Amino acid sequence: MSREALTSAKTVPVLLPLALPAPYDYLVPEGKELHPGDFVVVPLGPALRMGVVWHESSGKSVDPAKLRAIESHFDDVPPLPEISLKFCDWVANYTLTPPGMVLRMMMSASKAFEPPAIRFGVRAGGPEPERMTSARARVLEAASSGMIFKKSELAEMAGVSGGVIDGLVNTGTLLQEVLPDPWEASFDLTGENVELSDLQSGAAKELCANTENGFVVTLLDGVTGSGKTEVYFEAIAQALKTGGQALVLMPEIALTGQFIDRCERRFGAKPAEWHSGMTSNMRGRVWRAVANGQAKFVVGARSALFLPFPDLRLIVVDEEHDQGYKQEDRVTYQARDMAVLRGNLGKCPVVLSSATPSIESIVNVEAGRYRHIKLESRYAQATLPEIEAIDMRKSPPERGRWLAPPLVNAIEETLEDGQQALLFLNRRGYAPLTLCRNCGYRFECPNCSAWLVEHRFRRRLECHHCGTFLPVPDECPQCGAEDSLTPCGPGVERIDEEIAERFPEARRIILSSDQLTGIEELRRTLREIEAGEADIIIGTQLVAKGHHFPGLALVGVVDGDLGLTQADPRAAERTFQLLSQVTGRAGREAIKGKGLIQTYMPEHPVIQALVESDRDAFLAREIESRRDAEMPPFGRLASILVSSSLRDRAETFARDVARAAPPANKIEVLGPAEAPLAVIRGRYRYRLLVKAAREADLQNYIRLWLQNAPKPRADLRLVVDIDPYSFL
DNA sequence: AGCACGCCGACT
DNA sequence: GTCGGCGTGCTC
Repeated sequence: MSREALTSAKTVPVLLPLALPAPYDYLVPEGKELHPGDFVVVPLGPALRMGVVWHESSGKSVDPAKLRAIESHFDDVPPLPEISLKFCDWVANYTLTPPGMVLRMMMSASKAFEPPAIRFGVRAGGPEPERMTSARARVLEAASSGMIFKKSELAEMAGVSGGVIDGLVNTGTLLQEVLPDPWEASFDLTGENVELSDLQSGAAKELCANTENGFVVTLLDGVTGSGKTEVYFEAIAQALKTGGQALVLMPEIALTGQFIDRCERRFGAKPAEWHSGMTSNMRGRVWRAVANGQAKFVVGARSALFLPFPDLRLIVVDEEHDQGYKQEDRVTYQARDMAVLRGNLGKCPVVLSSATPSIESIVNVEAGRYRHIKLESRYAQATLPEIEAIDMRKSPPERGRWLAPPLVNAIEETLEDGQQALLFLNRRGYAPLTLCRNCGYRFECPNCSAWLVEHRFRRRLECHHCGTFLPVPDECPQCGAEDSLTPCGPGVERIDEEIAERFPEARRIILSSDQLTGIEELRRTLREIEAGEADIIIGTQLVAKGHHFPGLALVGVVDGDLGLTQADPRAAERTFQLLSQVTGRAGREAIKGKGLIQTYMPEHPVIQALVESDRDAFLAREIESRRDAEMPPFGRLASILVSSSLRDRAETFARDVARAAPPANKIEVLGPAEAPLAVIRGRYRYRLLVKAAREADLQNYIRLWLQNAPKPRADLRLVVDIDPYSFL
């Protein structure tokens, strides 16, 4: 191409899903029309890569000699909507990550860019097989509705193996047909089979009012069982009626299963599901269906927020206070906050739902930024559990035991009444520490500054931070003494052991991520519990969240103080939320529930608030102390974590970075200090904390600072976390 | 995020 | 003499 042609040729910015600071410019081939959002393939160095035509260029001019031409255009994939482009830029700016990394999240469904595979299902319709067996009869019975089923689904419904289905396909009895995707079914939006209490329908009316045209955030606040879900279902119905899309975010993928069933009962069809546990094929299909507007209703984990919705008209953030919304790896973001931002950009209403709202959301209500809808009473006269603290100083457990007599008695009574009890301990494994009685040796992780946790179930000592493990040894590795190793403190497995000794007749289930291989098994276990196939459930925080256990009458918190001892600005808030949630599991559907919390500090404000069911007093107190300390949401925080395989190198670099911090009004830099978990995976960690006034431009300050600070090279790493939630 | 370039240690 | 380890820098 001549020089003139080059300078006059048209270029467009293209953002690539890489850690580049800005989009690159590419030449548009003669006669080609490209628009922002179009997916294109461009040459980059030696390779071809997919990128997106961006809506604004980097502003920096490049040497025209460097320009290369766009290779091709994916015209069978819907372009990324304008709002997604803006959202990408906004999130990148807010979180101080390269925009390409945010784009990468938005494109994280590589199968969406390949032609979708056709999926086949089976339908009854052919002639009966010559040889009829009982298994075959069950299949035909299960398939009698004439609907198209997934082979595996039909096999499970009929209780047969896949082979039986294939056999019936061979005989021509079952016909193979293209399997429709869930979003091809239509939703029942008439609301005919919906029954709401007066309180609920009032709340639903209020929620749906003034949301037709625009951005408004509503905190939907009501105790467990007050029927928040039914209320926001009405807002979803409204959004779907207008032909738009609706998104419900859940803090954890384990929760989506039960929730999707519930959606199906309400709307007569399943929403599309989105989370990291799905197959890449399914992710591709959902991504496409969202992009072309076919999927109207999506339920997903935090990453669903980055799907390319062309017409999103409602976002619901369920359990908005949950820590699961904070992503800590790669791009660090708070999905609840980004949902509010997405709502603002897309001019659509956002509903934050919780029984124990975050301090942030409550403060936003008080400041008039969010609307507040409070559902006061429990649906259908179900009563809130009565909560008591067990003072472990006054009624301690026997030696070598962890459950205090009042809790043991309560469990006994519950079992006698034929009801379920739940014991909650947020600690996996058997014992958090193993030591030698003879020489005092403690088993520590060789790569992390943490103890090894004994997992008796798997017969090994494990590090919960890096995953290393070793078999439980017979003798002390330091002094060689035999039978001297002693487990210290309880984990859920040890509580299970105690329960087995005390109540040998009771059927027990441990609910902890160690016992489960995947979300399918978790869902099955939850269904077993629901069906009353267990008397005592012993669980980690998996049990605290959103599961409906209809037969549960007693919740015992084994260690109520566990979360309170951490040096974390949100420790009190978090503990209050977790313990309210888990005790709130007790007593639904006409069973009077009871919560017992074992504690060494029954006078602590968090425990007091729980016992007196006085959430508002706790919130008021907590908000006041945050205000005094200028902690979030009254001030802003950012954390800068420096790490290296060498302690001195990490420390020196952290100091050098700190020294480069420019002075600024209303922004101070604290540290560096050694992180509470000083070593993880063999890397030494130092933390700087940036504390800013609410009105200060925290991101810009850090951007300028790091531009002029020494750069992390060799094995040094520097990670910025805006609005951090973890301080380990 | 890839990938090539380049500079230092142990092999044929 | 070269093979290959990883630290550094570039990609429109």
